[in-house]
Amino acid sequence: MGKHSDTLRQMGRTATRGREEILRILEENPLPLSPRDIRERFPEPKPDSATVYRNLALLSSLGLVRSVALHERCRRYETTNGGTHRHRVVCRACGKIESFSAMLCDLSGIEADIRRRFGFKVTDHSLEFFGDCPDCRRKGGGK
Amino acid sequence: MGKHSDTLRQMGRTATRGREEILRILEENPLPLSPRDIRERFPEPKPDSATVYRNLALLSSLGLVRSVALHERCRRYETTNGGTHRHRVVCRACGKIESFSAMLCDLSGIEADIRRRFGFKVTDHSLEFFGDCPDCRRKGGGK
DNA sequence: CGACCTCTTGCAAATAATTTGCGTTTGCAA
DNA sequence: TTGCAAACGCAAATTATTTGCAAGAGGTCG
Repeated sequence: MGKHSDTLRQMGRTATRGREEILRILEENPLPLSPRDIRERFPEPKPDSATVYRNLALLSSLGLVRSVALHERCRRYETTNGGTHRHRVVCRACGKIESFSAMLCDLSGIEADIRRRFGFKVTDHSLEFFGDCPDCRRKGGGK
Repeated sequence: MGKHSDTLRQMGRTATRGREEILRILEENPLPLSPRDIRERFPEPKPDSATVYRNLALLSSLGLVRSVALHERCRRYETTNGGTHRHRVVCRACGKIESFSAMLCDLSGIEADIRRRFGFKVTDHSLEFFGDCPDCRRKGGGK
């Protein structure tokens, strides 16, 4: 009967253990997780991974979670947490990910331009940064 | 002996048909292509897909191509074309992709902030927009 | 509370993307 | 041209993701 069950029921969906756990796990994690990561963090008994995928697809279509693309082999997911919007910095060398909230990203000008030029109504965007983290820069001899 | 062979040799790598074709194919295409798309566009005889993957990895490590993450099941690639930097708009409904060059994206402020807060030296970023294209908006009844 | 119907799940198998081992071929420098 | 390291093709192994189906859980109504 947690807040997640309520949210799900209000959206006309069945509240199940799997869905609640996914939302809880993603909320507790500052970094986006892969389906595999999510399953690993489930308390026993762990659900089948097909279930994790199906639930991620559902939660995603409800707008409760979203996928984050970090140019890896697999997708990662994070909660939308009511619209708070985050970005990442990924280290090219070691893969470390930092996450920060996007107070600064004002892309409304670009979005308006896209509307004008292509007729696309932009509803969301994805912005990730890649570079070298302090540790790798020190070791790697980079400046 | 094309310009691509030269580029590759100057970087100390063997110039092979596979690599030259990939660069040519990507240059001719305004939209980022998946490894499969790339292979399909090869003139006969088509290379094995393992070769395509290996070459994309190599070209990518040389900075001649880069991967673009559009939240799909597979990666896509584009040429870096000497630093020109592009962004996309992807339609949530039909998957149509528009590409535009990034005259407007000034993220240097954010990048400086990242440097200050996390110590990451940002070398690149990835910015994609998602929304509804004109056709889908018309059909879908959205406004 | 129990019947009942629907939506979910587990399981197994099918797809699909990507990677790897290995013997053969090719690019290219001497 | 010759020789060798770097690429390639091919086949098989991994890994990610999806799907079909029968059994099980969630929610509603009497």
